Amino acid sequence: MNELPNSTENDAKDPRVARREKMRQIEEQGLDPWGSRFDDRSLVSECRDRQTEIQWTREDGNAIPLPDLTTEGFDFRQWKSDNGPGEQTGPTVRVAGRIMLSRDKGKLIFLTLRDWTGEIQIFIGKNQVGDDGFALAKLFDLGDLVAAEGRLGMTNTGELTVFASRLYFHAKMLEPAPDKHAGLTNTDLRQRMRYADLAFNDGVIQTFLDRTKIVKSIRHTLDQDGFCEVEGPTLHTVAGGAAARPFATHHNALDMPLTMRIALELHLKRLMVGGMERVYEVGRVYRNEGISPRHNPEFTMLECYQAYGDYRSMMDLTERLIVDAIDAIGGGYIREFDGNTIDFTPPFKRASYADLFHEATGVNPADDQAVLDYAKTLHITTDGKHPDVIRNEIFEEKVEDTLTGPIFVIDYPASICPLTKRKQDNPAIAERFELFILGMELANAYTELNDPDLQEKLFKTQLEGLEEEDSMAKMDHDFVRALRYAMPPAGGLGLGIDRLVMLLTGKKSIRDVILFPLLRPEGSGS
RNA sequence: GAGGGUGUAGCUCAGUCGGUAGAGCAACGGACUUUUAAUCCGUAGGUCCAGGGUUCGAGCCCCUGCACCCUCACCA
Repeated sequence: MNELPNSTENDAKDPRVARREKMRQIEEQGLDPWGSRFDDRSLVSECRDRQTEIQWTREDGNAIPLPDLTTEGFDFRQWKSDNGPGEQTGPTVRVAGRIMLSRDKGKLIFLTLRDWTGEIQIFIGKNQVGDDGFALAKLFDLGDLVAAEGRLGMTNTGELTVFASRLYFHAKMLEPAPDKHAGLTNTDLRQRMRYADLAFNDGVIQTFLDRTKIVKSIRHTLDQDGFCEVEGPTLHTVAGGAAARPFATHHNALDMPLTMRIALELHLKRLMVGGMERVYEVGRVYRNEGISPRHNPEFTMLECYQAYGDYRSMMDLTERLIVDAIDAIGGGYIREFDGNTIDFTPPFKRASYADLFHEATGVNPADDQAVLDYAKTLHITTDGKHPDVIRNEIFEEKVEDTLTGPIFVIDYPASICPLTKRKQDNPAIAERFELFILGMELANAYTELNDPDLQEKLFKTQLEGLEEEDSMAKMDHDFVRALRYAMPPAGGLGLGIDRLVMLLTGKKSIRDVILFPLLRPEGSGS
């Protein structure tokens, strides 16, 4: 009977094969399918800014502005005949980008072209670009990088359009395009192939550009305040400054075990001893802990230290950092996150740890026995634990999740804060705050402990009920020696950049604000 | 680490009671010079995540493994 489809026929219908075949045909036309330098380029955003320059120039030489073509029921063709023969005149632009959509009408093709500032329509008419240009346009596929030169104008339906007079080819996409409407929704593929996620999914690139703006704004705010940015080491011999398990690594030539840093704190404080009175670092830290929508093994922290300040100075600074960051990306101080409304209008609320504890539990946090009894009702194991540890477990369970915020929780039990200065009139309380938003701990700051003898003692005293690796109090002899060279009284702040970006961009997963989150290797299943 | 969910065409997803594998988009051929996820006619495209089992027969049921997602734990 009929011939079964042979393999070459099947190949011709494989999108990958078809794309390579078109690449070959582009070469046959004497063009390089991998493009070259493209000068005097207009960004899409610049084209949008220039649409006011489009006019209707009549044959008598008079130019009149275009009406609002988007008005419902407006007939542009009728308007043209009413206003006398003429033509649209607009600036000539050269736009380059990726083909997102294509509407082929035979001798007329509409492209939707995207660059990193937005999308714009390209009108390609056979008579306008010539036979060669049109033959090239017929070899375009979704996802290809192309460029067009032409006049900016409006179509009959009022869409801003580049009416191409010349086409360029910049790079062939050899892989099949994702669904042109849904994009790439498979979360695994989106993270694994972030390039495709950025290129084809709406808003992804904007989120990461916003992230950049937020980080820039934070640097700007601190720089304006006289802080100086530094870079501490990421390879530590002792991973201190936070309660977390580190990654272990090894230096071959020195045959020396090393750990990746879990915090920036101890080196920045060394710099304050040295006289760098306001320092900060925006840097990656690495914690060998579980992975969740709010946890990635490597994440970005801001830590900054201000000599002669205290935790109250840090509260004001924190507020300013966040408010400035919001201003940088726009959208106002009232923001939505996962169905919740957060009001970032300063000043943020402030409440003491003890008051919040009492409010939520009805228990006086200073009454150790009452706290112990209450812990038992929550089935928290209490054996061998320091009362402050128990208190804090209750706080985490009963209070933290309820903190919509933004709210500064201030004045923590001292024994869970081994790097913090105690209140002068009450050594059981540490001068520390944490900023909570929707139950998330966004920032952590304190009046820095600068008493070397007390610091050494706190390093030595492991909290009962805590494994050493769970404790912030890991002995760092050199750090204690540094304090003996005298560190000024100071305020210090740590702020989780990824979580701030999540809150400000409305992303529920930290993996949506980290370009390349940690993944298992591809194909590890087979 | 524990529990739950998902895995089917390049992409997004259906698939009934266990009985020959489906759609839209993308691709390929054709029509169309102001379209808007263009439309219309036609064609092709499958290791149903992997391995094992039950069955006359498995995309579907059972077991094991892998990956991702969600919740919890650890943590920020």
